[in-house]
Amino acid sequence: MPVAELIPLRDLAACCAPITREPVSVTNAESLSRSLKALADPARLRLVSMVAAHEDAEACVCDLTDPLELSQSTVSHHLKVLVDAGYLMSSKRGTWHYYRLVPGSLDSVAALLATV
Amino acid sequence: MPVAELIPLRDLAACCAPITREPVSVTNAESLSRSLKALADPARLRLVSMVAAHEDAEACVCDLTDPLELSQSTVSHHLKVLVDAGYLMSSKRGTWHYYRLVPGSLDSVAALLATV
DNA sequence: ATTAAACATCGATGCCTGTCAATGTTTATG
DNA sequence: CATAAACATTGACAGGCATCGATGTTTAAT
Repeated sequence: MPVAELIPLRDLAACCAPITREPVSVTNAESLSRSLKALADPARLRLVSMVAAHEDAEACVCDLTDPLELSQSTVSHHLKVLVDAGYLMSSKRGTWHYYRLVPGSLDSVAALLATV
Repeated sequence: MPVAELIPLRDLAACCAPITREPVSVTNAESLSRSLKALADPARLRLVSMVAAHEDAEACVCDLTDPLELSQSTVSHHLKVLVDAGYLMSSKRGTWHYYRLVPGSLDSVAALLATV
């Protein structure tokens, strides 16, 4: 179910006019819907929030599994969706995989919705 | 599949702290995800956009079915989802059902995402 | 080299959801 | 009243997706 070929959030924000001035194009609607879909899940919203709220604004999978009350494989899956969608980035140090917010990614999506 | 018991978007915006300051609560994550899910569909994004961009900022189902290239029942379904989620409101004049944007609804969701 | 820990990936499963055709409902009109 | 137009609702179906257990992979430590 890997989220595929997403337009970078920044480009998405740059290319389309305010949504309510003229009808959004089919392709832009599809891109934006993919970006929103990646965020439209309780577990993933909590993950983004938990990562951002965590010490040093980064967290490894083991920090997130217990509070989320989901299996490790499920958490890994959600993190992958968020990375593919451009909301999170990951880095490896030793055995640990650290995740952090991509700066401005949330604002980009928000900007697309707020411009009425 | 009716989107059920949604917290009004305005209240939702008022009740929860910026998503990155402290982890969002489970219930708030569920509410926000329902609001986002309602928007995370190409057809529904186009509907919102088409309604807002339409003359007098309102449109009836017959205005929307052809451009969307979806069946009338499918369009009705999507409109219901958007109304239930608080993005659109409908009014009846004669045989026609007119839909318009709920003012500020998009901004409310955007505000929830932008507060990083 | 073994073992263990931290994740990722895979396969399976059950629910969710977008779509349509068919039908029901309401309103206007002849 | 009968008919037609505009929508809503229903039932069915297929594809999508969240979830899990099991297994694979990489790294560190003994």
